[in-house]
Amino acid sequence: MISTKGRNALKTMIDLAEQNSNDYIPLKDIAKRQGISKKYLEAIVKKLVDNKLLVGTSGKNGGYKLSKPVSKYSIGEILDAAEGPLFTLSCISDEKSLCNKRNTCKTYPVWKGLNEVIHNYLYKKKLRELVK
Amino acid sequence: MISTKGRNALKTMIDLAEQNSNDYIPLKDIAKRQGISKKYLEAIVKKLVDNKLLVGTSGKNGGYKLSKPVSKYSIGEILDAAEGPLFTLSCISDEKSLCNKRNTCKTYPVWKGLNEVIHNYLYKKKLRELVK
DNA sequence: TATTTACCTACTAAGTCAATAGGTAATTAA
DNA sequence: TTAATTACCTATTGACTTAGTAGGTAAATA
Repeated sequence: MISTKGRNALKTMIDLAEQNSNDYIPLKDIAKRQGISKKYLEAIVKKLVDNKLLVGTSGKNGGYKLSKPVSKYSIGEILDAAEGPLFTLSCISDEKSLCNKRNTCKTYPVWKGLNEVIHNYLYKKKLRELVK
Repeated sequence: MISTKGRNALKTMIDLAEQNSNDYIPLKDIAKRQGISKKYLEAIVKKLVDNKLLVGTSGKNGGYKLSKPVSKYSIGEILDAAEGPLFTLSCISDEKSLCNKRNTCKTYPVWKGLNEVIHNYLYKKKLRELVK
Protein backbone atom coordinates (compact mmCIF):
# COMPACT_ATOMS: atom_id res chain seq x y z
CA MET A 1 0.00 0.00 0.00
CA ILE A 2 2.80 2.38 0.81
CA SER A 3 5.41 1.76 -1.85
CA THR A 4 9.12 2.31 -1.55
CA LYS A 5 8.56 5.59 -3.33
CA GLY A 6 6.60 6.94 -0.40
CA ARG A 7 8.90 5.42 2.15
CA ASN A 8 11.95 6.86 0.51
CA ALA A 9 10.28 10.23 0.19
CA LEU A 10 9.65 10.22 3.90
CA LYS A 11 13.20 9.14 4.65
CA THR A 12 14.46 11.97 2.49
CA MET A 13 12.35 14.54 4.29
CA ILE A 14 13.53 13.26 7.66
CA ASP A 15 17.11 13.35 6.47
CA LEU A 16 16.84 16.93 5.29
CA ALA A 17 15.05 18.01 8.44
CA GLU A 18 17.78 16.50 10.57
CA GLN A 19 20.54 18.27 8.71
CA ASN A 20 18.94 21.34 10.19
CA SER A 21 20.88 23.51 7.78
CA ASN A 22 20.07 26.52 5.70
CA ASP A 23 22.35 25.30 2.90
CA TYR A 24 21.23 23.25 -0.05
CA ILE A 25 22.01 19.58 0.46
CA PRO A 26 23.16 17.63 -2.61
CA LEU A 27 21.11 14.59 -3.53
CA LYS A 28 24.28 12.55 -3.63
CA ASP A 29 24.71 12.98 0.11
CA ILE A 30 21.14 12.04 0.93
CA ALA A 31 21.29 8.99 -1.28
CA LYS A 32 24.47 7.81 0.38
CA ARG A 33 23.21 8.36 3.92
CA GLN A 34 19.90 6.63 3.25
CA GLY A 35 21.30 3.88 1.08
CA ILE A 36 19.16 4.69 -1.93
CA SER A 37 20.29 4.79 -5.55
CA LYS A 38 20.85 8.43 -6.44
CA LYS A 39 19.22 8.05 -9.83
CA TYR A 40 16.15 6.48 -8.37
CA LEU A 41 15.93 9.10 -5.68
CA GLU A 42 15.89 11.79 -8.34
CA ALA A 43 12.46 10.70 -9.51
CA ILE A 44 11.11 10.79 -6.01
CA VAL A 45 12.59 14.14 -5.09
CA LYS A 46 11.23 15.64 -8.26
CA LYS A 47 7.71 14.98 -7.05
CA LEU A 48 8.46 16.65 -3.76
CA VAL A 49 9.72 19.69 -5.64
CA ASP A 50 6.72 19.75 -7.96
CA ASN A 51 4.52 19.78 -4.90
CA LYS A 52 6.52 22.61 -3.33
CA LEU A 53 7.67 20.58 -0.36
CA LEU A 54 11.29 21.05 -1.34
CA VAL A 55 13.19 23.64 -3.29
CA GLY A 56 16.13 22.71 -5.45
CA THR A 57 18.89 24.71 -7.02
CA SER A 58 21.53 23.73 -9.56
CA GLY A 59 25.23 24.30 -9.79
CA LYS A 60 28.03 24.06 -7.30
CA ASN A 61 26.77 24.10 -3.72
CA GLY A 62 23.35 23.31 -5.11
CA GLY A 63 20.97 20.67 -3.87
CA TYR A 64 17.71 20.61 -1.98
CA LYS A 65 16.25 22.04 1.16
CA LEU A 66 12.91 22.27 2.90
CA SER A 67 10.58 24.94 1.64
CA LYS A 68 9.10 25.71 5.05
CA PRO A 69 9.76 25.07 8.76
CA VAL A 70 9.87 21.42 9.82
CA SER A 71 6.88 21.88 12.08
CA LYS A 72 4.64 22.68 9.12
CA TYR A 73 4.88 19.29 7.40
CA SER A 74 2.40 16.49 7.88
CA ILE A 75 3.22 12.94 6.90
CA GLY A 76 0.11 12.87 4.77
CA GLU A 77 1.14 15.66 2.48
CA ILE A 78 4.55 14.07 1.94
CA LEU A 79 3.10 10.71 1.01
CA ASP A 80 0.43 12.29 -1.16
CA ALA A 81 3.09 14.20 -3.02
CA ALA A 82 5.25 11.15 -3.58
CA GLU A 83 2.64 8.57 -4.49
CA GLY A 84 -0.40 10.50 -5.53
CA PRO A 85 -3.53 10.28 -3.42
CA LEU A 86 -2.99 7.55 -0.91
CA PHE A 87 -6.05 5.49 -0.50
CA THR A 88 -8.38 6.42 -3.24
CA LEU A 89 -11.69 4.71 -3.47
CA SER A 90 -10.91 2.55 -6.42
CA CYS A 91 -14.52 2.54 -7.51
CA ILE A 92 -14.58 6.28 -8.07
CA SER A 93 -10.95 7.11 -8.75
CA ASP A 94 -10.38 5.02 -11.85
CA GLU A 95 -11.93 7.31 -14.39
CA LYS A 96 -12.39 4.44 -16.77
CA SER A 97 -14.51 2.37 -14.49
CA LEU A 98 -16.22 5.10 -12.55
CA CYS A 99 -18.84 3.09 -10.80
CA ASN A 100 -22.35 4.21 -11.63
CA LYS A 101 -23.91 2.25 -8.80
CA ARG A 102 -22.27 4.42 -6.20
CA ASN A 103 -25.56 5.61 -4.80
CA THR A 104 -26.88 2.20 -4.03
CA CYS A 105 -23.60 0.40 -3.43
CA LYS A 106 -23.67 -1.31 -0.08
CA THR A 107 -19.92 -1.42 0.27
CA TYR A 108 -19.24 2.23 -0.51
CA PRO A 109 -19.64 3.44 3.09
CA VAL A 110 -16.84 1.15 4.15
CA TRP A 111 -14.32 2.58 1.70
CA LYS A 112 -15.41 6.09 2.43
CA GLY A 113 -14.99 5.60 6.16
CA LEU A 114 -11.68 3.87 5.73
CA ASN A 115 -10.45 6.67 3.56
CA GLU A 116 -11.32 9.21 6.22
CA VAL A 117 -9.61 7.25 8.95
CA ILE A 118 -6.40 6.95 6.99
CA HIS A 119 -6.39 10.54 5.84
CA ASN A 120 -7.07 11.75 9.31
CA TYR A 121 -4.24 9.77 10.85
CA LEU A 122 -1.63 10.76 8.31
CA TYR A 123 -2.43 14.44 8.30
CA LYS A 124 -2.41 14.64 12.06
CA LYS A 125 0.95 12.94 12.21
CA LYS A 126 3.69 15.52 11.74
CA LEU A 127 7.18 15.26 10.36
CA ARG A 128 8.38 17.02 13.50
CA GLU A 129 7.55 13.93 15.54
CA LEU A 130 9.97 11.78 13.59
CA VAL A 131 12.94 14.09 13.61
CA LYS A 132 15.89 13.93 15.96
CA MET B 1 -5.25 -0.93 -1.81
CA ILE B 2 -8.50 -2.81 -1.63
CA SER B 3 -8.59 -4.87 -4.80
CA THR B 4 -11.65 -6.11 -6.58
CA LYS B 5 -11.04 -9.40 -4.86
CA GLY B 6 -11.79 -7.86 -1.49
CA ARG B 7 -14.65 -5.81 -2.79
CA ASN B 8 -16.28 -8.78 -4.43
CA ALA B 9 -15.77 -10.86 -1.33
CA LEU B 10 -17.61 -8.26 0.66
CA LYS B 11 -20.38 -8.03 -1.90
CA THR B 12 -20.75 -11.78 -1.76
CA MET B 13 -21.03 -11.81 1.99
CA ILE B 14 -23.63 -9.05 1.91
CA ASP B 15 -25.54 -10.93 -0.76
CA LEU B 16 -25.59 -14.12 1.26
CA ALA B 17 -26.54 -12.32 4.42
CA GLU B 18 -29.46 -10.65 2.67
CA GLN B 19 -30.79 -13.91 1.34
CA ASN B 20 -31.39 -14.65 4.97
CA SER B 21 -31.91 -18.28 4.15
CA ASN B 22 -30.84 -21.52 5.71
CA ASP B 23 -30.45 -23.15 2.31
CA TYR B 24 -27.23 -23.31 0.37
CA ILE B 25 -27.10 -20.63 -2.30
CA PRO B 26 -25.49 -21.60 -5.61
CA LEU B 27 -22.58 -19.48 -6.76
CA LYS B 28 -24.30 -19.02 -10.08
CA ASP B 29 -27.05 -17.00 -8.45
CA ILE B 30 -24.70 -14.78 -6.50
CA ALA B 31 -22.60 -14.13 -9.57
CA LYS B 32 -25.62 -13.13 -11.57
CA ARG B 33 -27.05 -10.85 -8.91
CA GLN B 34 -23.74 -9.13 -8.29
CA GLY B 35 -22.66 -9.00 -11.91
CA ILE B 36 -19.43 -10.89 -11.38
CA SER B 37 -18.06 -13.66 -13.57
CA LYS B 38 -18.90 -16.95 -11.92
CA LYS B 39 -15.50 -18.42 -12.63
CA TYR B 40 -13.73 -15.49 -11.12
CA LEU B 41 -15.96 -15.52 -8.09
CA GLU B 42 -15.02 -19.12 -7.47
CA ALA B 43 -11.49 -18.16 -6.58
CA ILE B 44 -12.69 -15.54 -4.15
CA VAL B 45 -15.26 -17.72 -2.48
CA LYS B 46 -12.72 -20.45 -2.03
CA LYS B 47 -10.69 -18.17 0.21
CA LEU B 48 -13.75 -17.42 2.27
CA VAL B 49 -14.35 -21.13 2.68
CA ASP B 50 -10.72 -21.81 3.55
CA ASN B 51 -11.02 -19.21 6.26
CA LYS B 52 -14.23 -20.75 7.58
CA LEU B 53 -16.36 -17.72 6.83
CA LEU B 54 -18.54 -19.74 4.49
CA VAL B 55 -19.43 -23.38 4.17
CA GLY B 56 -19.98 -24.96 0.80
CA THR B 57 -21.55 -28.19 -0.28
CA SER B 58 -21.62 -29.89 -3.65
CA GLY B 59 -24.33 -31.51 -5.67
CA LYS B 60 -27.85 -30.52 -6.45
CA ASN B 61 -29.21 -27.89 -4.10
CA GLY B 62 -25.65 -27.27 -3.08
CA GLY B 63 -23.95 -23.92 -2.83
CA TYR B 64 -22.72 -21.70 -0.04
CA LYS B 65 -24.01 -20.24 3.16
CA LEU B 66 -22.72 -18.31 6.13
CA SER B 67 -20.95 -20.33 8.76
CA LYS B 68 -22.20 -18.21 11.66
CA PRO B 69 -24.79 -15.54 12.45
CA VAL B 70 -24.54 -12.31 10.45
CA SER B 71 -23.88 -10.30 13.58
CA LYS B 72 -20.63 -12.14 14.19
CA TYR B 73 -18.79 -10.95 11.08
CA SER B 74 -16.49 -7.97 10.97
CA ILE B 75 -15.51 -6.35 7.71
CA GLY B 76 -11.88 -6.80 8.64
CA GLU B 77 -11.99 -10.55 8.84
CA ILE B 78 -13.72 -10.75 5.48
CA LEU B 79 -11.14 -8.59 3.74
CA ASP B 80 -8.28 -10.34 5.48
CA ALA B 81 -9.61 -13.68 4.29
CA ALA B 82 -10.01 -12.52 0.72
CA GLU B 83 -6.81 -10.56 0.24
CA GLY B 84 -4.48 -11.73 2.91
CA PRO B 85 -3.43 -9.30 5.60
CA LEU B 86 -4.61 -5.91 4.56
CA PHE B 87 -2.02 -3.34 5.29
CA THR B 88 1.12 -5.16 6.14
CA LEU B 89 4.16 -3.19 6.97
CA SER B 90 6.01 -3.86 3.80
CA CYS B 91 9.36 -3.57 5.56
CA ILE B 92 8.62 -6.52 7.81
CA SER B 93 6.13 -8.56 5.82
CA ASP B 94 8.22 -9.31 2.78
CA GLU B 95 10.28 -12.13 4.16
CA LYS B 96 12.88 -11.59 1.51
CA SER B 97 13.64 -8.03 2.45
CA LEU B 98 12.95 -8.21 6.14
CA CYS B 99 14.38 -4.91 7.18
CA ASN B 100 17.14 -5.26 9.71
CA LYS B 101 17.11 -1.58 10.62
CA ARG B 102 13.68 -1.84 12.15
CA ASN B 103 14.90 -0.84 15.58
CA THR B 104 16.36 2.43 14.47
CA CYS B 105 14.10 3.15 11.52
CA LYS B 106 12.58 6.58 11.89
CA THR B 107 9.63 5.84 9.63
CA TYR B 108 8.59 2.60 11.28
CA PRO B 109 6.30 4.23 13.88
CA VAL B 110 4.25 5.76 11.10
CA TRP B 111 3.51 2.45 9.43
CA LYS B 112 2.86 0.77 12.71
CA GLY B 113 0.40 3.46 13.77
CA LEU B 114 -1.29 3.45 10.39
CA ASN B 115 -1.66 -0.28 10.54
CA GLU B 116 -3.36 -0.06 13.90
CA VAL B 117 -5.75 2.62 12.76
CA ILE B 118 -6.82 0.64 9.72
CA HIS B 119 -7.13 -2.62 11.57
CA ASN B 120 -9.11 -1.01 14.31
CA TYR B 121 -11.57 0.59 11.92
CA LEU B 122 -12.19 -2.51 9.86
CA TYR B 123 -12.63 -4.88 12.77
CA LYS B 124 -15.03 -2.56 14.53
CA LYS B 125 -17.12 -2.23 11.40
CA LYS B 126 -19.56 -5.13 11.21
CA LEU B 127 -21.21 -6.85 8.29
CA ARG B 128 -24.51 -6.39 10.06
CA GLU B 129 -24.32 -2.64 9.45
CA LEU B 130 -24.27 -3.11 5.71
CA VAL B 131 -27.10 -5.56 5.40
CA LYS B 132 -30.67 -4.72 4.50
C1' DT C 1 35.80 27.83 -18.23
C1' DA C 2 35.35 23.66 -15.77
C1' DT C 3 32.78 21.49 -12.48
C1' DT C 4 28.98 20.40 -9.99
C1' DT C 5 24.45 19.78 -9.66
C1' DA C 6 19.55 19.51 -10.83
C1' DC C 7 16.56 17.93 -14.25
C1' DC C 8 14.65 15.23 -18.39
C1' DT C 9 13.25 11.00 -21.17
C1' DA C 10 13.36 6.46 -22.16
C1' DC C 11 13.82 1.72 -21.09
C1' DT C 12 13.86 -2.96 -18.77
C1' DA C 13 12.78 -6.71 -15.84
C1' DA C 14 9.93 -8.43 -12.42
C1' DG C 15 5.83 -8.78 -10.22
C1' DT C 16 0.73 -8.37 -9.49
C1' DC C 17 -4.00 -8.66 -10.79
C1' DA C 18 -8.34 -9.41 -13.21
C1' DA C 19 -10.29 -12.50 -15.93
C1' DT C 20 -10.68 -16.74 -18.79
C1' DA C 21 -10.62 -21.62 -19.74
C1' DG C 22 -11.08 -26.46 -19.33
C1' DG C 23 -11.23 -29.68 -16.60
C1' DT C 24 -12.38 -33.38 -12.08
C1' DA C 25 -14.76 -34.85 -7.88
C1' DA C 26 -18.64 -34.89 -4.90
C1' DT C 27 -23.48 -34.97 -4.02
C1' DT C 28 -28.26 -35.65 -4.74
C1' DA C 29 -32.84 -35.70 -7.20
C1' DA C 30 -35.09 -38.47 -10.33
C1' DT D 1 -28.23 -46.17 -11.08
C1' DT D 2 -28.00 -42.39 -13.81
C1' DA D 3 -27.93 -37.68 -15.03
C1' DA D 4 -27.66 -33.24 -13.56
C1' DT D 5 -25.80 -29.95 -10.64
C1' DT D 6 -22.45 -27.92 -8.13
C1' DA D 7 -18.12 -27.19 -5.74
C1' DC D 8 -13.39 -27.41 -6.48
C1' DC D 9 -8.68 -27.61 -8.94
C1' DT D 10 -4.81 -25.92 -12.09
C1' DA D 11 -3.01 -23.32 -15.63
C1' DT D 12 -2.79 -19.36 -18.63
C1' DT D 13 -3.25 -14.77 -20.57
C1' DG D 14 -2.94 -9.81 -21.15
C1' DA D 15 -2.76 -5.55 -19.00
C1' DC D 16 -0.77 -2.82 -15.76
C1' DT D 17 2.39 -1.15 -12.08
C1' DT D 18 6.75 -0.64 -9.94
C1' DA D 19 11.65 -0.65 -8.77
C1' DG D 20 15.58 0.36 -10.67
C1' DT D 21 18.91 1.53 -14.64
C1' DA D 22 20.88 4.41 -18.14
C1' DG D 23 22.41 8.24 -20.77
C1' DG D 24 21.81 12.45 -21.57
C1' DT D 25 20.92 18.23 -21.21
C1' DA D 26 20.51 22.65 -18.77
C1' DA D 27 21.61 25.73 -15.11
C1' DA D 28 24.47 27.77 -11.79
C1' DT D 29 28.77 29.00 -9.60
C1' DA D 30 33.62 28.71 -7.81
